[in-house]
Amino acid sequence: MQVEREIGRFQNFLQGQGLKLTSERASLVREIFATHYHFEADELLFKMKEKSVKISRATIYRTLELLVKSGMVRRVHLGEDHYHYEHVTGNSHHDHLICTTCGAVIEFHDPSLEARQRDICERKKFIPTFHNLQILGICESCSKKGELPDAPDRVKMIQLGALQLRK
Amino acid sequence: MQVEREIGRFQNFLQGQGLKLTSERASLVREIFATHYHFEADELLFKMKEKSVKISRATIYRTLELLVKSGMVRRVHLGEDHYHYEHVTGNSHHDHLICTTCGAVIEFHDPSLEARQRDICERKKFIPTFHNLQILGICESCSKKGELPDAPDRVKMIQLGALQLRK
DNA sequence: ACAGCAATTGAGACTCAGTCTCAACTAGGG
DNA sequence: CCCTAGTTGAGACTGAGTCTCAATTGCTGT
Repeated sequence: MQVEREIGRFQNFLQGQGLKLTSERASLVREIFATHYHFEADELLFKMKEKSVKISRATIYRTLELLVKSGMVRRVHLGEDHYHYEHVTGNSHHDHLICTTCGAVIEFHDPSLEARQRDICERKKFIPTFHNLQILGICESCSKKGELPDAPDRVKMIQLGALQLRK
Repeated sequence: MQVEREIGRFQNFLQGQGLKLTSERASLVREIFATHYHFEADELLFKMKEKSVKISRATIYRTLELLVKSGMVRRVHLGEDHYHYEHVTGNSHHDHLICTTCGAVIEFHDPSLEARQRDICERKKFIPTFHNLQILGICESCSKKGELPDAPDRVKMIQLGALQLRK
């Protein structure tokens, strides 16, 4: 199964750093790669609790950090004031169109856009290591419905009822 | 003086909304347009305290929100986990190169990049209202010094000693 | 100048994401 | 199977930002 391969990849990375693959780390990788594409840290905490896998918030954040370092997970801004994460399966870099009305996230990858960015950096003698482009707006189905955003630069807060987690 | 004109612009906006220009709002606009180009909300709180202009955090956030609505100030992500703001003088949209080593912010504007983005949106039938592009990396002077970033996707935390504000 | 009232303010409680600490608990090499 | 470095969870803590509410202030009409 795919997911087990990802666990192996993570273990390799950990071993290279003198770190250990624990059951908590393995179940997080399993969760992340089994379903979620984009997710938030607290969402993960919630899902794990749902499945009664005991794991603390601290461990989730710590593991996420390791996964980011290993390159298997990427941290992205999605037009909100906290981080989102996405797992990296192939190696396809991409950016996001985000609907400020329904929260939909549409991915795209455009090589000529990337090339242009490299040009700009070159002109400014800037060595790029990472970039992040979000285009906020209204997706096709919302615009058909005539929905309007609350604010052009913030995603409307409909969102999951995954609140009251801590306790 | 330039700044007074900005205060006038803000007042127009406020009146149009049935809102009032108070002394607090005026001094914030004065502060923002006199010096800062990019700034954080708490930095503003600090500067005002320094000048012994009495103004609460709540008012700062509220005014910032109004300024954003009026289009005179823009909220931007600068590769950190909280917002930054920048004032808008002309109407020049631009994006940012951010040095993850020294925190320098270099602005650029590239019409063909923007055009390309519009193309992409069109293809996806997405109506863009806003976008945000940050390219993180190493600026010329840091790369000359051979500085390396802590992480490619986060700005190093050297930053102002403007801490212990709250009491 | 003045009353009336909606808009505004500040203090501080609160929220929420994320970090830190530390004692108790593994994993796994020798 | 022992030892130890690495790991974990509970919960305290932080920092940015929001909310509430009583007290205050700036217009509008008089």
